[in-house]
Amino acid sequence: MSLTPSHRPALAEEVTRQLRGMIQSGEWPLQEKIPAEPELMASLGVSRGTLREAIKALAHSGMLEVRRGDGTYVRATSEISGAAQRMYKEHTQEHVVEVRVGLDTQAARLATKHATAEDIAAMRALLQLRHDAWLAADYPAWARADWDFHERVALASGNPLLHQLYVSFGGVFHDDLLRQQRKAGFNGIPHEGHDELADAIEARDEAAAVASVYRNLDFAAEWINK
Amino acid sequence: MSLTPSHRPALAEEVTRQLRGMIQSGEWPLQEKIPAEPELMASLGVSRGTLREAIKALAHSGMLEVRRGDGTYVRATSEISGAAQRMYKEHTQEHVVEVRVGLDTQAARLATKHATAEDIAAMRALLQLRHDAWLAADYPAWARADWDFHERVALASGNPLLHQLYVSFGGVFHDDLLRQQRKAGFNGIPHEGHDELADAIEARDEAAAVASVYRNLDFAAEWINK
DNA sequence: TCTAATTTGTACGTATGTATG
DNA sequence: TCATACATACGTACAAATTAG
Repeated sequence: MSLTPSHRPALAEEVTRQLRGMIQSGEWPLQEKIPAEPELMASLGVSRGTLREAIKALAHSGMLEVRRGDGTYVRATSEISGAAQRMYKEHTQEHVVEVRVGLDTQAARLATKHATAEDIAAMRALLQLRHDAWLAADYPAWARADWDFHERVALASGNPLLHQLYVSFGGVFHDDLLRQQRKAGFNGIPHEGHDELADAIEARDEAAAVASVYRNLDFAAEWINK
Repeated sequence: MSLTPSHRPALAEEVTRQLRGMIQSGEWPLQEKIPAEPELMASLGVSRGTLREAIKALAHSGMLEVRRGDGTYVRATSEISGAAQRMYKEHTQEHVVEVRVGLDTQAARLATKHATAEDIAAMRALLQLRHDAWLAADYPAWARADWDFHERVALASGNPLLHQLYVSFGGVFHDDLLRQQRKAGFNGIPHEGHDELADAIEARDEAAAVASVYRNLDFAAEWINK
């Protein structure tokens, strides 16, 4: 076992890279079926076993879903979302939200230090979208705008790792918001809470930003087990 | 394409689950070589293609490293730690610590609510270990006790996901603590700060616990870029 | 250089699930 | 309802490349 592996890239790994490129470049759009195995074998010039290993790797990471007897579909454009979805399944909603509170709080704190005027304008626009969607009873749009707002706060934190985590978790939290909305009596997290947070970030008030996050998510937590 | 997949679990996926179990249970220790393909084919009762697909999936997620002509080695005990190691390489220490502040804060908050007398006794014992190791100039033991303390707080939070994240990040943070210790003038994070946190948890004082975390990590952050 | 162990890549056959007419 | 086509799932067998000693 040498210390300098220098192992030339395995063929299956190279094929994985090519498939990932097809997805990320948009050549294979989301939710679409990719070409069948025989066709890919010919176009990539590899055997079936090699191709299947590459597909399995991407399927395990959540980018592809293989439906036996049907075909293989593009389910995500990034690999981290697979691990995020599995974590989400293996833990209770309550525990996942508790972790999110920690990240939300830190994103809010950092945003009070690093947010630009452009960041704040984008937040306000998303909150307006969120408000309009709720009034129009367009719940998918409401959930999307809600999450886009939180993701925008993470971006404004100036911490790319934090932002990457939010992007990765986006799918599961978006679905979760929709599920909560369907519960009887749920009237949406008050828009005042989100406005408070945007105000606090604009005012560079760290304590107010943190307090706002705690209030908003404590409200959300009440609905988890109902 | 139906909206309810309802596909029964694929065999390769089941094998992936079993391999993951071998690693997480510690049956295959970290950095060790796992049995060769023919042996696994016999013990798991599957063909080589199926086995290789499962191995490729775990290798792609970072838990296994396959070395051609040598063997396959365990590189991480969970998929999160594989992602964690990749994240650690791709981001600055400052940004990683900022994320850790968010998790530490939440762990401390939850610990004030859920910590048992046993938890608190364990924390005190680890702090004593940490103190003694520093006085004895045993820096590896000091770094281990320091991290064990934080991991114990996460365990006391009663949130298994949060604790899992700490275990996954353990390796990289432990190395990081040692690296900081070697810098000239570093005198260790004052033990008073950790005692404060333990006191706050025992007193169920959420605000004091959060404030203590902020003070401790602001101190640590000062040394990152030196 | 040689040998043994290991993973790698390929080819083919059969079974099984899914969609569609 | 049934039959057909298509796609993936799984297994076996063999040759090649790589590494450790």
